[in-house]
Amino acid sequence: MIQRPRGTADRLPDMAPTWRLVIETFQRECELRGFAPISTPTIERTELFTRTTGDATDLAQKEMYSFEDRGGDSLTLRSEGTAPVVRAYAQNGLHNLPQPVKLYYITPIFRYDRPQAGRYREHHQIGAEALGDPSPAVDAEIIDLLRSTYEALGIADLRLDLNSLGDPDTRGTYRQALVDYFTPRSDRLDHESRERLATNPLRILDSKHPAVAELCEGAPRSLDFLGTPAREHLAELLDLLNALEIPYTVNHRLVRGLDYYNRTVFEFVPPDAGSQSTVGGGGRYDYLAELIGAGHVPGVGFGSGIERVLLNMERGGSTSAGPPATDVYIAPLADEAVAEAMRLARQLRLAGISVESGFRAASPRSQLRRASRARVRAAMLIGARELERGVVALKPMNGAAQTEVPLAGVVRRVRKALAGSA
RNA sequence: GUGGGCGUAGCUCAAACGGUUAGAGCGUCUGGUUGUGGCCCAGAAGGCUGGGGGUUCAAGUCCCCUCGCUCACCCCA
Repeated sequence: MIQRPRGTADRLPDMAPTWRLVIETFQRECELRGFAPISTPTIERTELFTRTTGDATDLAQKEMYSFEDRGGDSLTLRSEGTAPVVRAYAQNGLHNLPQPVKLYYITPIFRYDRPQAGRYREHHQIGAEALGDPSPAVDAEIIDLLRSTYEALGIADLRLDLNSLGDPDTRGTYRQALVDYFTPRSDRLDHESRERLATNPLRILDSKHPAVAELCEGAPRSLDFLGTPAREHLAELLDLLNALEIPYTVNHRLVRGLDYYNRTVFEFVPPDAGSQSTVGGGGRYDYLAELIGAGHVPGVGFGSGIERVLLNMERGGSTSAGPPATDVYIAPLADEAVAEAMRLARQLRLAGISVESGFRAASPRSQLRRASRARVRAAMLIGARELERGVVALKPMNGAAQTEVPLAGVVRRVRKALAGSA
């Protein structure tokens, strides 16, 4: 049998309530802050991702779903949330709106990787970006938005890690300082880290290899290399977080996997950090727009994996349950009643009453069993006897007495019965 | 990309040493004499034992390959 592609998932109806809770909670938090929804294409030109995420990153090197379309263009399934939003901002002239432009999205993300707990080839992210304003207050707003969303979902125990990577003009010296530190000690680096020494020395810092991790404790810290503007930016941000009473930890080893970040980077991680620990993270990317040929557009944002949010909600036992009940199950008892049943269903639905159709004639016993299983609030039975007399049998499922209802007054009587059974 | 564990019904699991027709619970459908649900009882449907190859008189069981799931590395959300 043909099966779903590796690393993808079917989302069945029983998880819809929790999924919906996450999305609606996020939407509410966004709209409380004037963030507006945006959606961008599932496919983008491959260069959008390669030029922004960085050549040396794993994402660009081996995790993209890229293909050539029939016209010969190289396209890539969205591998990351931020670059497409920045592209859309530039392409649609959103710099003409009041700045910052505050946007949010809920979208699938595709990365070719080996599936694992909390890791999929298609996963979903909630994300937000604020474009066009370099103020540290915008960083704080973004962090507050994500933190508030988690809190509203009952996962307030995440740790906020924070760091500053400085600006491009100081990145080079910091990078060199790391090279100078690690090169004489490269015998203590693992194979991966040794390769990174040449390609992307910053990434050595978040290695989980025990010996490397120990070595990193003594490594130069990016905070010590910040230029004055970046240092002031960070100081203001920390003041704001303190004023908002948002606890944080400065983590000198936090660097993030995407190259476009500058200054602020942050991550939310669970207390008992497993391997797929990061629930959400982001940072500032003031130079990303220029990488795709747009003008200078400062920006800050985050992405958070919905599947990982769900994992953490389960951890705290805060997933909700119960599919919503339909109002009425309408049950034909004879073949001749099927048409009338469907006609009545339509009439009730026009009045805003939800109705599940029984479709096939069956015995009252079977029909009522199905009505029970469907967890409806009332069953409506139509058999030969009812057809003949122009009535239907209305039976509330809470044990109240069954009544006979003339077709003419069906909507009113059903409403009344539902009100009584609520 | 690397390494470990695991694949039997829709789900959770059985099936000594390889040995008749692969079972159970839950779920689904139907029935329990007149047209009435939940509990209970009965019956039915549902399996190429993930797929392919091999060993054997005989394979769910042993071997190889492959696909998938899973855990860790890696990476990230």
